Amino acid sequence: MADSRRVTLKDIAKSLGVSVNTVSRALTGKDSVGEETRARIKAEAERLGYVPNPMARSLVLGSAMTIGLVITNPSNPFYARLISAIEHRGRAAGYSLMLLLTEESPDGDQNAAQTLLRWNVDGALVVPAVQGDGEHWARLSDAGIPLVCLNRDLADLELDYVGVDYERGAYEATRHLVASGARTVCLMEEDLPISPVADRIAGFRRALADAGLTGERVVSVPTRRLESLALPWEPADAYRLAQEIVRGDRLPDAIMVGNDYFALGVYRALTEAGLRVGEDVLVGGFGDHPFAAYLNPSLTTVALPSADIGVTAVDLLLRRMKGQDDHDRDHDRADKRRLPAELVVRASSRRGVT
Amino acid sequence: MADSRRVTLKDIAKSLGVSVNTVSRALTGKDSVGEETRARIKAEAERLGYVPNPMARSLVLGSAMTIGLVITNPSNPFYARLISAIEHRGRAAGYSLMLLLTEESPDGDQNAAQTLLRWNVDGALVVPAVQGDGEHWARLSDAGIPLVCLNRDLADLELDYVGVDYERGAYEATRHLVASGARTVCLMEEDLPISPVADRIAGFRRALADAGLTGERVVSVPTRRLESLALPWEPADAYRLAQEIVRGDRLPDAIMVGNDYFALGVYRALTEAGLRVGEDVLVGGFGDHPFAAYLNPSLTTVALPSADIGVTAVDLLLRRMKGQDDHDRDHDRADKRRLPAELVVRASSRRGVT
DNA sequence: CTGAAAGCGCTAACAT
DNA sequence: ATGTTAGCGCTTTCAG
Repeated sequence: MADSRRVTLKDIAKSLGVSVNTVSRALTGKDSVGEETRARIKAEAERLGYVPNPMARSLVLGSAMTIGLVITNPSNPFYARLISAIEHRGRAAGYSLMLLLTEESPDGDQNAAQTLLRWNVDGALVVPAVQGDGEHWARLSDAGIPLVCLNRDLADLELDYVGVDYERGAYEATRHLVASGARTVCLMEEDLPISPVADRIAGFRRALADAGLTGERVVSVPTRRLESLALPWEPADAYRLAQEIVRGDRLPDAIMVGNDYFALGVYRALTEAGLRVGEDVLVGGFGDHPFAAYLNPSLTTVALPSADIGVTAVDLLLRRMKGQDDHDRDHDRADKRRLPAELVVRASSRRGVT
Repeated sequence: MADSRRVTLKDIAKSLGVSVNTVSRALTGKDSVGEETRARIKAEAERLGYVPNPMARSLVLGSAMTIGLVITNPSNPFYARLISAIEHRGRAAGYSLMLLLTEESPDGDQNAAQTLLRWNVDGALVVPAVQGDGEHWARLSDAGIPLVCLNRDLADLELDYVGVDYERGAYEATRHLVASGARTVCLMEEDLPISPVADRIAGFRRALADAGLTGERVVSVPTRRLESLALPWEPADAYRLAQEIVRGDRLPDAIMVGNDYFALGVYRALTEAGLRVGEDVLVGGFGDHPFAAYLNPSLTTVALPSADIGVTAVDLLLRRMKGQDDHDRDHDRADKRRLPAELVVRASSRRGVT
């Protein structure tokens, strides 16, 4: 209802008997316009309820003041917080956010890249999907759209990256478990070829090596992320695998998991077997999800700087976007940053430390 | 690097010696164009790597094939899943998603409405922020942008709504607790004037009334959502309040909470007081968050149909958007739908039922 | 300081 | 079946 045609510059111009572009200049704050005229124009714009049309604007300016955000799946609290931080920071800088979800599918990934290109976004933040080589991201970047990878690094692609220092996080968590008395430590990681998993495994191994411990064990949890988005974070498989570990012949002193959700499965498997978490078997997680502190016993875990990552990534992207115009000092190498994660020690690993 | 100017219709036209318009028709699948010409044009478009410019397109067509999604905070797993479902369904229908986060602030809410208006989105799905009367949403709707409210109903605004039948969910959960032997039941709800909370309280009261029980108790958990987005879902306050309940003189037989996170706080308070969850005090939650099934004891809770809500809301919105053009049968009343929630009975409420 | 004209990329009339 | 013209709403020359 109501005449839903939007108010345009022309309407204001006509109503005031001035030219369209005087109105434009008045409203965009250009100087070359009389004080009094400007006041009249602003008043009329207000009265008519004028809102600028970004499409038209972007068509001529070439920039839509939009950044793309490509995420695999927001149900991971880590990504959810990332989204918050990014949206907030982006909006503060005047940018709107176009959200694309890939659900870990290579098609989704490709589509997202395509969509971002169509919309000619000013820049994009992307968590690359697991499959494929991410070459389309490189192409998008080459097409002149600044890109920053989030959380997952595409190491051989010379793309900016902001993520977590998972290697160090895993190293310290593992060292802590060892310091708490664990001699045999098992790591459960999702079976996904992405840098965070690889980095955590590396950190885990380094810690054990440093401690002179052999017989490390890495257990792969089959990922279900590729199947369904309904159940993206199921502790079920971790539970099953933990049961196998418990039933096996060499019960580890400690179990480290790549993800707090897995810890839930591990807790249950241990408890059902009559083992006490934090006593018989130590447990360490990753993510510091909201429930971690409230489990019984509370879960020792590595907190990820999600908000920092979001802010850092946006700022880096904005810098790249600006550097795009300044036709200088732009061709420096890819900027890869790993923000520190923080070990949060709780009851699930306290044996021996008091 | 590379000549980053985008390929346009004009480029193809020039390169082939035909008119811009023929190219447009060939590419958009209009019939009036020779088979052979079309083939040549398509090939050339492919070769040049042409991607259409939605800005230009939308400027003339009036539609940007974009829908807005306004959410208060994606860190709530319920909203995260909603986002997934909506993005998926929207993309399937060819729409891009513009994401706006309001963080429960009235300014954010207002800004979001403004931004959606500027972008002239084809429609919007919104979780209205708690404060304010939501009148700007009504205005946006009147301005000709179809709107569907998500999860929170603005009852007096004649806006479409898709949410959960919280009343019934709370009713059944409470009835279940009573059937499990609880005579005194306490409800902990977030202190927020939104329809889901009001509905759950109503359902809770009805169940107790039906059972002829008096002495119901509703405890308000002060919300922290308005303060910080860093800690949107803290069980801390629920924990504190549960402690007070435990220390009080009349320990309830059962505690019902409006949100699984609160249950975490309740679990801890009870456990620390030496009370057994599911034996001494029954506990029921809302949301069926991924951890619910893995708590010890596993949490009885009400599962919310998040994916259904997303799909239903998008479909409803698409219908409204279509009805927008057909200048008929559009002025029917607001469509308000409450999808059924499902009680999931687990160990935290099993006493007496075997 | 202001207006007139041109054009961003695309599509929808009207020609032909 | 194709080309020409016009225009979406806005900004940027270039005149006056």
